[in-house]
Amino acid sequence: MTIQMKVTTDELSNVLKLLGEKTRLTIMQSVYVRELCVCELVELLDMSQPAISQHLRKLRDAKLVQEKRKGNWIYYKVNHDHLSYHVVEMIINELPSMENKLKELEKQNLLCE
Amino acid sequence: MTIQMKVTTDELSNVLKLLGEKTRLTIMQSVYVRELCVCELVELLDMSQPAISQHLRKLRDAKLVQEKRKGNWIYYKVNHDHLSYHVVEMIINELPSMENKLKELEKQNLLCE
DNA sequence: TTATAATATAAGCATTTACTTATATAGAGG
DNA sequence: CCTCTATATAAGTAAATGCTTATATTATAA
Repeated sequence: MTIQMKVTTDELSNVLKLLGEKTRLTIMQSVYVRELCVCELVELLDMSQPAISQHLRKLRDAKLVQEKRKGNWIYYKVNHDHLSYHVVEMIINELPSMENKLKELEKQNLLCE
Repeated sequence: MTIQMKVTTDELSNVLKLLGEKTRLTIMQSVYVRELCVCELVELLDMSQPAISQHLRKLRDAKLVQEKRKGNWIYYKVNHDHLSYHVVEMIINELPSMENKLKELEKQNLLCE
């Protein structure tokens, strides 16, 4: 049984503000399924690299995602240890899974490793 | 057993954007506990009447709240029939309940009926 | 060392946002 | 009808936001 921690309205509204933007919500959906590097997200979302990087910075600052460098690539994944992780997870599970789109990317050889 | 409807990323991010603002999230928390008129929300949140009305309009446009006129007063409550109601409910339940603050208002005779 | 590739950051800009103040609207009651 | 009260709306504004283009950083590889 997990402890039901109450969070402040400030903290939660900040998380929701980050998720309340279509691009960032899609990023979260994507890195929930598997870790992805920036250029993969650029392909997947069809947006410019700086735009993606700037969204990732906000998500990283809020500790909603974790980064890990592998050579030239920096991989991002959902941070399961976030205080509001189960809210985030619940929200992502409202949406259709990104798995199919990620398999598409793989088929087109657009994944980096 | 309720049917698990998937929602679009657009729809959900719009809902989260509305909840991702502290004042609006607090309004939702409040009208989740009991229906409240505008002037009660003005007291409770200690904000100007137009500011509250403008937030309510956004919540109403998104059908997150329902309004009901009673004489001069217009009461607002959470709309339980919203497509994403169970997400909204789950989010609100992350937060400490507003019941105590509402009882405070009552004690100070600041409720309208 | 130099060149290359992936990513981050900076600066600029158009749009959106959340408030303010002022005014309009709508119903209740004389 | 007129007045009062609650609420809504309009207009204006400062700050925040999400992009763009240009440049900096960091690691790999030659």
